[in-house]
This record gives sequence, C-alpha cells and structure tokens, in this order.
Amino acid sequence: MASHFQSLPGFRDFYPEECAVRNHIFRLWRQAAVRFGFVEWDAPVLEPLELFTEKSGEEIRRQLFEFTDKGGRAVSLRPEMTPSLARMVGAKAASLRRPVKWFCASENFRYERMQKGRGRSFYQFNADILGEAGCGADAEIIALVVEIFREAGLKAADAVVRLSDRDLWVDFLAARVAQESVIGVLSIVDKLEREPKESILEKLAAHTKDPAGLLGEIQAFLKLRCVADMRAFFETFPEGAREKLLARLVEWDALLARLDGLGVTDWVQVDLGIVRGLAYYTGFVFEAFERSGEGRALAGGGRYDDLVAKLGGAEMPACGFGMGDMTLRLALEERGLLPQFLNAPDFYAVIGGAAEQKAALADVSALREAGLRVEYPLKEAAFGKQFKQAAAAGAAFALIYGPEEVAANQVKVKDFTSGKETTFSREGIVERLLAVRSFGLPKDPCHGHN
RNA sequence: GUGGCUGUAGCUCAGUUGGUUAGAGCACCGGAUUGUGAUUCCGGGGGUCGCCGGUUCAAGUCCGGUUAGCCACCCCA
Repeated sequence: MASHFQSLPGFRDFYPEECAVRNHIFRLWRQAAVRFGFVEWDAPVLEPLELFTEKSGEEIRRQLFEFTDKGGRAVSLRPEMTPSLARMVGAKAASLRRPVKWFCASENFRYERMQKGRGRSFYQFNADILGEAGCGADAEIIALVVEIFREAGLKAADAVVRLSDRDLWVDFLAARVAQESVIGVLSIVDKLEREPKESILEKLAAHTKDPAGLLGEIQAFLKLRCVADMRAFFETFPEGAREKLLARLVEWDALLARLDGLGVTDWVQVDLGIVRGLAYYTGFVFEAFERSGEGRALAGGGRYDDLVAKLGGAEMPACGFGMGDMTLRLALEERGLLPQFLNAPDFYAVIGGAAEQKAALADVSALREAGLRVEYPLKEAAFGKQFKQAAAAGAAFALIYGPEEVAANQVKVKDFTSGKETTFSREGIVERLLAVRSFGLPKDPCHGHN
C-alpha cells in the first residue's frame, strides 16, 4: 500500500475507466427519461432522520448512515429518494402541472453488509409519475424501464419485467382470510420458495383454519400467466369477492393494451409471485430481472397512491420505479455491452519538432473548438514513441505534422484501424476531419498521396 | 446481525520440512528508436508479505486474535 488510507467499506473509488462506465449508465438513464418527457430533479444528500423513519419505521435505522449533527439534529444520508420526492411534490402539489413526470439519478447510502451488486453507496435512477391515478401512468413507467434496457443494448431475451398487482392480492386474500391477516399472509407468500412447506403451513395456520387449502389456492394463483387464466380462476369465486376481482381485471386489460401499444409486450410477463417490499404499494407492482444466468433484479417499482399524502401532506396518486447502477453494470458487462475506449480521443497529433509545433497546435485548437477530441504529446518525442502513445491512448486517427507536411501546408491522417494514410491540405482541415471522424478516410484515390 | 472462503508489487500469482538481501508475468517509466502504433530486446521504479501478538536461534511460512474483501443468509425502501 502506498498509502495507509483506504476508501470506506462499501464505497467505491472511480478511476477514469470506472467513471466512464458510470457516466455511460447515467447517459442511458437520462436520455431515455428525457425522451419520455420526464424532467430531472434532485434533493439534499442529508435529510432529517424522521423523513425516512416515517415511511419505513424505526427498523430501518439499522441500515441508515445516521448521526447527530453539530446542531443536535438527528440526520441521515438518504437511503432512497422517494421520501424527498413526496415532500417536494407535496409542498407544491396545488401548483404543479399534472401529470408530474420527474426522474433523478442519485447517490444513495445504506449501511449494509456488501455483496456482489450491492454496496453501501450506490447510484439509483428513479422515475415517477404523480397526479395520475389511471393505468396510463403505470404503462408509461414500465415502458421507460424497457426503453432503458433497449438503449443499453439488452434484448427481450435478456431481461423480463414481471408484472403483479397488490390490489389483486389483497382482494384475493380478503376472500379467504380476515382483513387484518392480509399483510401477514403476503409476507409468507414472499418466502414461499425459500422455506420448507411445513414451516409455511405452520405460519399460515395463524391466519386460517385450513392452511393446506389456502396454500393450494395461493399456488394456483401464482401459476396464472395471463388475464384469460386469471378470469377463469376468479369465475369460481363466491359472489361478492368475484365481482371485485373481475372488475380489477378490466384494469389489467387496459394496462396490457397500453403496453402492447408501446411495443413492450415481449418484455412483460404476468407473474403474481412479485410481492416483495409491498409495504406501501397500492396497485400494479413489477420487478425487472435478467432472464438467465444470475437472474439478478435490475429494477423494481409500482403504484403508491397513499405515500405522498403520508409524507408530503397532499393527496397525490403516484407510481414509479428505481434502478440501481451496480446490477445494471454487471448485466451489461457480462454481455459485452459496455462501450470500449470511452475516454479515447478522436485524433492524436504526431508533431515532428519545434518547427512544426505552431502549425500543429493551431490545428489542435481549431479542432477542439469544433468539438473533436484531440490529444498531442506534451513534450517532444520521437515519431515512433508518439505513434505508440497515440495507439495506447486509443486514438482513432493520427494527424502527422512532420517537416514535409507543414512545409507544404498539409497534414497526413492515419487511420489506426486500417493502417491507411491520406494527405489533406490544411485549408479547411476542420470540416475535412469532422467528415473523417464520421465516415472514415475518403476512398477516392485522388485524395491519396503515396 | 449469522456463517463459509480468502489477504505476498497497481493486477494475476509463485515462494520448498520455518533458514541469507522476497520472486515472475502483465502494467507503468526510461532506452535501443528524430518518419510510423498492439511484435522484439535492454534497463528502472514500485513490497512494513493486511494488522497486532505468540512459539522459535530464526516466521511470508506455524498458532491466536483482529481487520478488510468475496460468497451465501437476513434485508432490499
């Protein structure tokens, strides 16, 4: 170790290569959101502790970076953005034009034990639509998830959005257990795959006289994969519960029709097994997963119509999702979807010596002014060394300013991919090289020189 | 918060039953090389062997503790 200082556990140093990857992911997020008409917002990194405990309860303090500041205030680094969003939207609820479509790409902090794809500091993209109760907002949110995946280079074979419905679960369970047991049963359902059957039955017995029967119905419910099957399933339910459940399916039809119109049907799978973290969700919920391999969760979200009133003081239906940078990065990395040479220059000027320096630097400046990425050696060096440096920097082209070229008011351009060279007049060099960057060296041999 | 595995150069790792001044490849810097880049050759910098303690004439090596990382559980807003 050159230094005895290290970054804190779970926090990352971003060397240029890492930073380029991070910025690439930010770019994917921002561009997709902006195309969908979302606007970016942000909030303080440090917030009053109560803002977070109000939503999630005292238990989450274990996972907060919380402390008392010098003014004696209980504060915490933000573990998520939704409470801040609710506060900000709630404060201006009356004057915001609806629907409110906001996104942010924020650094968040959770005091957790680290593992693959999870640290104590991470970046998360959030997009929310507030003030629209209809499923059009849910569809827009889900389509944005898919748009980000597409923009990143993923295909429908790589990732899937599993769509579930908290309302449907509540109505389904209400027909089988007491109202106050619904939440408890949902948390049991969440662990269905991870716990032995005996343990599940034992827990269900606290909520029903017929745990085996209830488990059978839940398993049948979980197997439903389309609205037609759901409808057939509910037709057998007793009057009262049946009408409510069938009415909910009308919303499902409307949502799926919109998703079809938005062209994301291939990415969406009805899967009522998505019940995790349903504490404050009130309607459609979803999570995006990799289809194969690790099966990592890439994003998750849903409708939370009551949360803004609770935290922001104003009635405001809402839905949204979050997507972390770490799992997305791993998914893209494994598929070779991270661009190479994100920091590479377009052109590297190879400069003969002091006599050629003035002409070369003048062109470098003009090219940079035009928006091209141009580098050159900061000290005099042999031609061979300069070419090595140009290649090591990942430059697409070398611009050669030797005595011959400069004397003739020319510059030789070398394409590092093909190894071919073409000589241009320095007159109008900016326009020529803008074209070279976009289309490569001209094929017309009359430009050539050999 | 619980359990398993692992810490030797920036990276990947070697290092004999404990035995002189701890090595290699890659990477980096310089040179061969003042007109052409992923090849080649030569040289250089860089290590308190994670940390603390113990056993021993002697510890990178053995023992104990600790810390960090990885993986799984818990959790996932």
